[in-house]
Amino acid sequence: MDMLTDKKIPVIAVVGPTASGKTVLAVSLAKALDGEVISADSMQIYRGMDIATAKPTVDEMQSVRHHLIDFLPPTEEYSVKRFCDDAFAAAKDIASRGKTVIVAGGTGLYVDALLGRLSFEEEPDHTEVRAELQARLREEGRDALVKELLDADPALADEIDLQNDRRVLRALEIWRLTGEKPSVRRGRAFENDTPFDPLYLGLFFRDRQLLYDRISKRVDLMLEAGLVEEARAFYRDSASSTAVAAIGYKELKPYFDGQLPLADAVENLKTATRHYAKRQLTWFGRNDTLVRLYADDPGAPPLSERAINAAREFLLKRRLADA
RNA sequence: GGGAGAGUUCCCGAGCGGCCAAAGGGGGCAGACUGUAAAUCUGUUGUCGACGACUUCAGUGGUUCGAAUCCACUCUCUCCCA
Repeated sequence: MDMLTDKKIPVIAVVGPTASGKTVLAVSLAKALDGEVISADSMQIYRGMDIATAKPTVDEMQSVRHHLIDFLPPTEEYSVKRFCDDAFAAAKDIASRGKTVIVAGGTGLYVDALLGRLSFEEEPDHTEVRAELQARLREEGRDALVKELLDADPALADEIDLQNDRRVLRALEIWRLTGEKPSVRRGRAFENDTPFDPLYLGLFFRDRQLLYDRISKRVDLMLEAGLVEEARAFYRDSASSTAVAAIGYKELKPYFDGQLPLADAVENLKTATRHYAKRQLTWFGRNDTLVRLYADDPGAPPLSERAINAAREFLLKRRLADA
């Protein structure tokens, strides 16, 4: 990367659990800092999946330019690697026009991979090998794959969760695809020097229940907005393995199949969303460079004010350092 | 009014004399996370001064060395006949 010699691009990253108010905050920041938003969300990328993924409103999209939303049909697969490429291009474009880059989204892996934690080397297309391995997993069970994997690369036993089908599968996939030991290849993935200089702003809640209440309320609003119809339409067409994972459709499926009353399906949807939020909390919580902004700090100035101040200070420092 | 059955830990649900603080699932809580990540996986979940002790299986009282498990009565619920 020839960017190494250049100045790093400052990035304001807005992260946090689902329903915490990232979208609104990102728009406020963009307005205040003359910025544009890159969405780091593995589901908002898909066209037609609007209500379930809580995309920014038309107003929000019009007042501030958003990138990486609504640009793929649900039939298409997506991945961290693709996100990093797409987001990198968008960020360069934004910065080249003198605007502030704001990355906002709940897909922790995407955000972190983009802003510096991971790098991705070229590798052959995995679709065939993956399908083959998935079939073997079904037929022979995980133990067979684990054995093959450890025969090829014993060092991996300490590195990946051998109880996790996907991790085992992917490691074996790397081995088959590249002929290189997964442990060796993994080791290089952190030797990454990104062209970004991020300020992480994390949305948190002192009272977990408050977040959960917001989730419940938001799901109710989604229902009012026509989530059931959107889900029906989603199932009328085929979708990629990445798009079908979206929370909001699969929980309604048993209702469509006549196996569950709608009210129960909705409860399951809320529960799934809470679980997701908890995983995000865990993910972002371990980032020790992150500035925690509590949405429910009594007596504190409005969230947007605190965020804007922190971002301004950060950007000013970078400018002074560069000058 | 008569008959059949059921009440188990936050919820569902197994247990049917000792190996039961009680399977399993859900939920809660905590955690992991290297090309599927809104996915996937792990741990934990009665109380305590915790390699032991204490209180739990609707209630009360029994039988027994010993009960969530057996008996009696009481309460609640479901179903069937009236």
